[in-house]
Amino acid sequence: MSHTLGIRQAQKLKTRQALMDAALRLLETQSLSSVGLREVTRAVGVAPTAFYRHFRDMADLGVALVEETLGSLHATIGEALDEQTDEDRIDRSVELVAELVRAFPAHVRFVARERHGGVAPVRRAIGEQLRQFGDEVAAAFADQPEWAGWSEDDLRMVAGMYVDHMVMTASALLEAEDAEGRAEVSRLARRRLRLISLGRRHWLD
Amino acid sequence: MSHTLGIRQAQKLKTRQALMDAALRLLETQSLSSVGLREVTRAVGVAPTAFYRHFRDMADLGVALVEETLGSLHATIGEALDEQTDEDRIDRSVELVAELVRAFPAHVRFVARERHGGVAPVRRAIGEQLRQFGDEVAAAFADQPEWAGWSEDDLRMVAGMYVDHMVMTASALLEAEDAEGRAEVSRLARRRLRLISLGRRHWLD
DNA sequence: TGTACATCAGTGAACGCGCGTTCACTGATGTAC
DNA sequence: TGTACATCAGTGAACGCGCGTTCACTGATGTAC
Repeated sequence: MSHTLGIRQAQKLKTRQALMDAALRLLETQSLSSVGLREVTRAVGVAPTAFYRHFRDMADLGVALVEETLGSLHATIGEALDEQTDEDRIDRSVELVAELVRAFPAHVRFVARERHGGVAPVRRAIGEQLRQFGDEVAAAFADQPEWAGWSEDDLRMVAGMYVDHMVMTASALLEAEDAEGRAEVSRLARRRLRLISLGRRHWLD
Repeated sequence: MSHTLGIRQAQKLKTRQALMDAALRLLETQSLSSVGLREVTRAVGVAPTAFYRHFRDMADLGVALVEETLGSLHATIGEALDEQTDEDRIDRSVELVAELVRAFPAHVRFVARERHGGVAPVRRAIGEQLRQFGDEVAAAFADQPEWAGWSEDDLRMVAGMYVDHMVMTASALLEAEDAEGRAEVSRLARRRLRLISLGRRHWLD
């Protein structure tokens, strides 16, 4: 017996997703605090009041967008860290970020914009996700022999640097004007990570 | 013969500054794109139409705020770089950022928020200032013997890392809840800079 | 110093507009028997 | 399978409100002589 959603529930989810997609499109050129509920429902083609069947307000929708953008990324992170050498880990990480930006530019732009934006619940949701990424990277490091002798605190510091650099890279990739610009950003990101990698290899000297 | 501003021009400047100050206060809890011109003039106590004597629109006022926040910082940067050892440069830089955040929290929050915000002219103005900071740091490095043998490109990369880390530190200081939290952020920032410093010392190995 | 005119920062009324939210509703879908 | 009732996603009218912008204005300040 397969678990099929009822017609009603399926339709509701479809409308909800349409609202989120429409908001995301509007958010490419504005920030969340200036996008209106009526603007979103108009773009979808439903009555303004339908909005309330799905979200309490725009901040609520924003938090859902954060989850949609970053929630599925936790698995992806482990992938990059599985590589065997620093060089490979760096290349793979930057590739993953570039791929993410290529596939979901509007999602990434939204997160970059609202990370320090004017809507507190959304800011908090993004901060929480990034903090969790940091934890996951630190935990992955802790299992590897090359990090033997590192304090928990120092591990977390370096993990945080990696996460922050990935976010910066994503944001820089969005700002790049063309394919050439994006290649340059990727190249720069790899060199920065290489410098960090050099530093951490001499950290315990 | 001292150059005194006429009464009229002095009063105009005073109103202009009052508008900028009021906007800054409103911007602590919202982003620029959601602060209205009427809201700002109401806070100052002038008619909404007076706004147009000073700024074309809120984006125009935002650009003026960017200049006010970052324009005077170019001199300060050189100061930190004048220190003789890496350790001293790191301590001095982090102190300067902490002092900036302490003295002008609203200005710093505004720049952090609008750096990737929804108002394009303001975003561009901030990006331009940060790019210039990077240039200045790179130029200061180029004069010092310890950077002998570095390519222009690599100098710019490291300079950019320093600038980005300073911006991240400022933003993290704002998010810290109390004096203890801020001390922890400063400590973390110094360790990160030390790691970068370690990396750059082995870059040419 | 005094006078006559020009400038222009700030005013206040008026405008049309889109906003978020409320409410009672409709009609397709779901459920119990 | 058929019927009778319950649920609830989406509707559409209505509301009060604050917005950005226009316009002709006022009166203090500035300037020319």
